Amino acid sequence: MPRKELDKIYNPKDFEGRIYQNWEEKGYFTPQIDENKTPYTIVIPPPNITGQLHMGHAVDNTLQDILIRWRRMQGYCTLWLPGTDHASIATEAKIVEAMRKEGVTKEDIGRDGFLERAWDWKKQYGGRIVTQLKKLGSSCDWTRERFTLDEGCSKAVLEVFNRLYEKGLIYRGNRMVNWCPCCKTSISDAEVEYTEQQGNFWHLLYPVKETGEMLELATTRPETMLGDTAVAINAEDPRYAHLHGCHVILPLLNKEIPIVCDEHADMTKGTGVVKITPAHDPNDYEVGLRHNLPIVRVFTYDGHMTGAEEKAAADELFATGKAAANEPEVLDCGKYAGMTTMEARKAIVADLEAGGFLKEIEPLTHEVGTCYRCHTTIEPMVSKQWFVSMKELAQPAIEAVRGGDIRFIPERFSKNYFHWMENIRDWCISRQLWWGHRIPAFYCDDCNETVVTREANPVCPKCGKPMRQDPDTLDTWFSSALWPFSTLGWPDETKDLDYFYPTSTLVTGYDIITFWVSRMIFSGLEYMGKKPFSDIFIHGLVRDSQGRKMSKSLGNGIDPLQVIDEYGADALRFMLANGTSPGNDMRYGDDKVKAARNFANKLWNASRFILMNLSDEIEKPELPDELLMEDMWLLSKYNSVVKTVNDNLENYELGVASQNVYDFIWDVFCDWYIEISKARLNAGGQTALNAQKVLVYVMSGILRLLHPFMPFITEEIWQAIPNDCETIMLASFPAYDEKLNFAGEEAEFQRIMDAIKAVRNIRTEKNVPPSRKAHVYIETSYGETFKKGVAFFERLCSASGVTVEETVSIENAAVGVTDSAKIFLPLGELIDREKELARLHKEQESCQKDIDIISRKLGNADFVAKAPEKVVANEKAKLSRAQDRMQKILESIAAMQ
RNA sequence: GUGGGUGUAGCUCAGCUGGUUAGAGUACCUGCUUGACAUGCAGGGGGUCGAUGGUUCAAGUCCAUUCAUCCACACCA
Repeated sequence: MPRKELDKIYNPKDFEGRIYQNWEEKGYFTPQIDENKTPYTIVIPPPNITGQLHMGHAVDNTLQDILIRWRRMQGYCTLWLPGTDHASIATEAKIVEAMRKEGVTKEDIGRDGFLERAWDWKKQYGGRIVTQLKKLGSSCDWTRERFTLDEGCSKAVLEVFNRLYEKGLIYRGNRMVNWCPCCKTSISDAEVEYTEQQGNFWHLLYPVKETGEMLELATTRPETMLGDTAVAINAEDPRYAHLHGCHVILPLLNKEIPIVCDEHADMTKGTGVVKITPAHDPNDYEVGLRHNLPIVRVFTYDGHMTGAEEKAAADELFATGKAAANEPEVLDCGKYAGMTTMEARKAIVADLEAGGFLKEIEPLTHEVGTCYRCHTTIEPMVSKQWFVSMKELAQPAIEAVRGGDIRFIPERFSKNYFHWMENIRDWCISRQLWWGHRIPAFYCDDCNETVVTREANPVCPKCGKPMRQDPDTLDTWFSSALWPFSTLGWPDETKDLDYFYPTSTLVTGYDIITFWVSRMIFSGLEYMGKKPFSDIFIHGLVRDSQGRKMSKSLGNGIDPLQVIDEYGADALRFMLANGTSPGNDMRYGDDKVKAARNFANKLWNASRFILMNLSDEIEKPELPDELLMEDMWLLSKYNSVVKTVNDNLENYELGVASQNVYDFIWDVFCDWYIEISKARLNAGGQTALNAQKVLVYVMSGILRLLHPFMPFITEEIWQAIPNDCETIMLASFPAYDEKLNFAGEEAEFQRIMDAIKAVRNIRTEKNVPPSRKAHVYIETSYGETFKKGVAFFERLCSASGVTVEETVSIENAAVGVTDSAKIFLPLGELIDREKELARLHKEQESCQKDIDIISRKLGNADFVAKAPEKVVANEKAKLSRAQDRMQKILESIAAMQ
């Protein structure tokens, strides 16, 4: 098979695109279902079709790809199922914005026209993020790509809605919801973000009808006062005991409203008096229910004060008996009608002041709920919406995590999860949007009948008339919650579903646990009867180099595509995986990518070196029959790194695993083995051939170890060196092999390394340039070991020759001491007897310190008695080595005097 | 208010269930154009592991207290 040549310069742009295309064309990403294999499945957290690849996607998908590639190479039948999310609210907002620029509104073009535009938009931009994911190297099975609004997913949504409704777990009713006046839709509790804002406490005075006194109370939202239907005090409050059963006259409206006693009024806060606006405050709503207070709405759904028109519409409902439970009345706000809530606030405060009802204004900062999409302040509103009853669904979902059937990595995130699930409130799932799954509920305008059905055009079961479908759509997360099984074919019983479900690992950021993870868990358990995944691997955020969140408003976002363009996808991926720990945030730094690129370059050049010295006889990676000490040292080291890497990947310690590979490649393989192999390669013959075989064998292993992290460069090199598989993607991932365990040779070679380092030390200290060679005399009882390493000294520390003896006596030489040898470096005029002695004394001192520390430990009876044998034995071995060294130091000193 | 994270070399961060004299990258200093690589090689300086106390033969690692910083959830009339 003709091998590829490697360019002199590592230039990822030359091959990353080509390699990806080839992988995809060959179908390597698509698993062949095999009952004899174990499946390993990841479903992608579907990116929004509105999205562009950002660093958050880059980490998320890099981590998934590492896991998938590793498992695929291990022989699992792996499926990484990709897809995108329709992102109802975000997409609709973008399209509305684009239309606004053309001067068109939703109402102008109607529902069908709007949806047509939306699908066009999806067609145009929906594929963008997919292309970008490919640049990253994501080995997704694109033949199974899904979309949350495609036919299959829609079928799943329809099925789930019907089942829950039939079970009584979905209901419709007037409830307090979070209303976004900008998006003009309700949103769920999870979608509210709290931000700190400057505001005021307006201290108002309400006159008491019975006593004529003024009751002081404070509010942050004076414009809601028109909707007040009571004032609450605490029953225990002595200040107001005389007011039980009394009334206040609501200023401006001159309306009599009761004073009620309720636990919500906190005696310790402010004056202990609270105004109650059931239609526009969640707490007040509860108070209202407890005391059966009227609910009076004063805001329109687009952020204005209500007027005669709105009032008439509401009155009509009551008049025709169509008002549901808790249907709010509507106030005609008169002179305030039509104002925005902010305008009304100003006008109302002015009028209150004029009437003597305003006592004071106290500035304060407080947390205000905002919409997580558009950051508009949320207006709590009583509104008729669809809800999922959560308590019953949450219970098994809590159990699954508590019992360990599903686990969070790191484990601490389960606490967030429990907290959320245990305090969960019903989920508001209807959205006043058009882009999304339309709610399969139908109403009969004639007889007020409601039907939830799988049919598209039902007729009223009561009067046989055609029905009107609910205009609302479902929360985006409703379909995301079904993602792990809707994408595999559910509700149909498909082979994929049977084989790949439950999925193995979910990889996602901690910011999305409540939105998505928790909902997938209860959904999987409820509809599939099986958990959606076993492991939840949580990662942190990528921040900028100063530790700030990357955001559009700050303009500090780093575009992953630009990074890929400059340094290559491998460098970006490695940077994102290396030096991170699960669940923790990380900082992006250009220097980090550069370091990763340099590492790729190192590997590139090591491969070029091997190729330059490769004979045609070597057809595939295979060890020679005869191994030398240094070969065994390398293989033994390699074998242990294989084990650590696998262990760390198993534990989701991807950062540590990548570091393991990095260290081995750079330090062990390149800096030591390749250097020492040069002598043999130059010598030619059998020994050179054997060295080549070891180089190729270990290189082949290294590439496979690194492939999950750096898929492109490893494939490019794989195609250039002798290999045993048409693609590295499908080659076997290295596994620990007892036969490669050479502890003895590892220790032997370590002695030589120590000696070489000692020589290098002396030479640097004396500023001897490499061009000035010196003979190295080694006094050691490990003669055999050192004789095998003679050539290494010449290559690695500028030795002109090496003499190995049991005893050496050289005048005028620098002396270095290791555990196993004394090294003499006769450097003629550079040697100053006094300085040499001083250096030896310094070594003696530090060696003595070691001995003292260890002796103290071993002299401690408790230590010897209580510490594990292994630890004690280790200390003893250390002591004996230090003592050997000390003896050699003392001998050397004596010899000099 | 409740829960959680982080605090280790100038900077960015590793350090798993406690067990060598605490590591890496980067920055810094010194010296190297020996044909894989200057995106490199060799050598070096630099940390009382936020503070205090405790458990233990042994603490960066476990416990308590405390300081700093960040986050989540809740509340704020």
